[in-house]
Amino acid sequence: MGKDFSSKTPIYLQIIQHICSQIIRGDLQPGEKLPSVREMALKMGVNPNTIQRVYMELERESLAEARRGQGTFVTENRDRLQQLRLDLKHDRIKTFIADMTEMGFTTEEISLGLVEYFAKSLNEGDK
Amino acid sequence: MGKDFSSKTPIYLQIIQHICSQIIRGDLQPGEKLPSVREMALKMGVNPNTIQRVYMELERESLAEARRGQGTFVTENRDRLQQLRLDLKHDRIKTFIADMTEMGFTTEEISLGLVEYFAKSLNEGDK
Amino acid sequence: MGKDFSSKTPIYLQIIQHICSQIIRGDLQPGEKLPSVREMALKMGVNPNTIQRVYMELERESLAEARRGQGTFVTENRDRLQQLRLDLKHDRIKTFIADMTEMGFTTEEISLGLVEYFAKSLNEGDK
Amino acid sequence: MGKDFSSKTPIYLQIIQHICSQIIRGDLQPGEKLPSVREMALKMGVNPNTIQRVYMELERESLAEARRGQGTFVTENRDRLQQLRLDLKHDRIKTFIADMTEMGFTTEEISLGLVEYFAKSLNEGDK
DNA sequence: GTGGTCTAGACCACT
DNA sequence: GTGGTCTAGACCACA
Repeated sequence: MGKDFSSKTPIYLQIIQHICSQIIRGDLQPGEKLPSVREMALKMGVNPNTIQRVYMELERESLAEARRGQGTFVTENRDRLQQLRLDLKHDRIKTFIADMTEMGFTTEEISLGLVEYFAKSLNEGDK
Repeated sequence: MGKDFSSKTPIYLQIIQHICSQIIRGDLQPGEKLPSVREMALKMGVNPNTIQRVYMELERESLAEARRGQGTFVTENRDRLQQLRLDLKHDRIKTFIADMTEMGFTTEEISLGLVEYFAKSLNEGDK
Repeated sequence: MGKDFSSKTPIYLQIIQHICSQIIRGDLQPGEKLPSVREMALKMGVNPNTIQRVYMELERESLAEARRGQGTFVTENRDRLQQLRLDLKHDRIKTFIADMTEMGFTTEEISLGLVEYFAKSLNEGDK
Repeated sequence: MGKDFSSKTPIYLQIIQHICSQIIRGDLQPGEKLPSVREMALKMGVNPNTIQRVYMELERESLAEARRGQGTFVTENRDRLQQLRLDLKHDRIKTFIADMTEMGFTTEEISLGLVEYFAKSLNEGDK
């Protein structure tokens, strides 16, 4: 079967991705406090240092800000969050299309493949 | 032709990906001989060890076979190649959709985004 | 007036720095009463504990003295204040030059850089 | 004496600063290989992780680039290095002047202080 | 209690 | 051998 050479994504990136999703979905509101480093580490079953790094990266991306002795908070800059949403959307689409066309799939083939997939998940949703 | 790898994915995976694309597109025909390890290494501006690993993986996936003293050849098993094509297509689509929905994008939003992207690339193609 | 601290230096140090400047400039006269801890905390939009620490440090440096039940006052020892002024001046200059030369800037380059900077600020002042 | 509240700079920042100085001075040439993480850690008497972080930050600043299995190298982008030089110069000068004027020192006083300091170091150099 | 830095030591993937 | 990630545990400064 097509077990196609999956490269393992580092945990800290996975967690970042996870938090980003929560932010994008609105599960995490602007200005909301994130769990403390230790708390989150416990929750994710991971070492506090790993979370520390996650929060560091989020801050570097202006998605969160750390306040000394108080905690880490989702940025209140809604523009930045909106931008994140669009950036991620475009980025994923672009990579996807680039990947597919580089592999020689035509636009029609891609579209059909997507429709097919949607149909399949709908059927499964019917169960 | 020199190297042009920039992303974080390991070089050997990028090269595998590249060769797979060529096979899928038919640029590399079933049974066709791949360049020798050294030749390919030179062409890609990369260490021969890296190519060695690439060919090893391709063989492990039954996409190529090494013939002692003759070189490495694309498999002549056309079924395997056809299967590769479909596997990769399904896999990419599945991952893509999973990613997008996990980030909270609706089906509509995804479809619109794709159309938008296609439109944009068409415009750029007009230049 | 709200808070306006952004750099990485601890807030309490920034506030100390700020008060020192006021003392040096004469905005705060020898013997003048400083705002109460709570008052100052409110004014700076900061936790009272932080101000507490600020006043403590100022007292440790003999720049202020707390009088039980009355408040905290700028020291009346004018020699100490004069000394503070000179100390800070020398210290900043020394650090600045040490920094610059360690980075390999020549004396000429430093001087030119300063002149250039003065010129620029003058121009901006003209607006 | 004027022991003015020096806040301890983290080791990793000190090392970054140190390497930047070497780059600016030309002690480290563009494209030159930096010592391996472990080597540097030994040399600086520091934990490898700390150096790891240093190199990570340098890479993020486009001042160095890590090549898998080969080592970490000073960027070959000379423009970036020139920019670093200017950035640091301006930054230090700006901070210095801002600091001094905020403390109420006049332009004359600053200039005189600098001249005085240069004179003093010259005398010491004569010894 | 909270974030930030640092150490010691391990394991892995890549070249 | 090289960079990169992760763990475990410690200490500190800040609020």
